[in-house]
Amino acid sequence: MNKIKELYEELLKKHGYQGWWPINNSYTPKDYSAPRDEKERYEIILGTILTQNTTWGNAEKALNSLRKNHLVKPERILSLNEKELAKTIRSAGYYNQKAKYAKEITKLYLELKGRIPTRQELLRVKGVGKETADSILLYAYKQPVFVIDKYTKKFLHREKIITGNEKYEEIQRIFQEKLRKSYKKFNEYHALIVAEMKK
DNA sequence: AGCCAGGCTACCG
DNA sequence: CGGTAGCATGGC
Repeated sequence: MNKIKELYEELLKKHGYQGWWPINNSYTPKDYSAPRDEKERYEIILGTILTQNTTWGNAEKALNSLRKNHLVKPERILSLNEKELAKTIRSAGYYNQKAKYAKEITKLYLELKGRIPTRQELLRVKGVGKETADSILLYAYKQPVFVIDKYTKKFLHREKIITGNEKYEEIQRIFQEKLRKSYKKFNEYHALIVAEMKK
């Protein structure tokens, strides 16, 4: 028996399809086409920075503020002065750090010229740790990488699958070995865990 | 009034 | 290597 698969079915039955990643304030359950273009891809990347240790609601306000000022474009983010950028994303919290981080990841994004980044390249960017790197790979580039966050650890601990001392990659391996390597599945599963643990 | 959110860096022992 | 202070807004 595969407990990981069973739990997925259980969560899906309980919460339904979640429709991550939200684009333009809307979730699209059972539709994994986002990002449809580079504009949406870049919006997701900014979103992964903005939502660090913050509720999506707060990150979304910051994203709306960027959108209102027509700043969801790499060139605009880079040319904007850091203080102004920080002010614009204020509601996401940690706005000074996140303004720096947004510029850093934007530089890499432009250097890529459309190419998919490696995990190592992402991790070299200041402000991008393991979870953010994997979120970018999964949600912005549709790569079959399982994202491990606080909720995931709590969830696995609750289900007695981990003790709590396992390291990030160790936990990641549990999912990646027991599930078909599918970005849609990894996308949905992670979103379902968040839905389950949020309350 | 506190606690916690879809973390990461820097620095400590 | 592991552990922790600092970063900050907003909802409950």
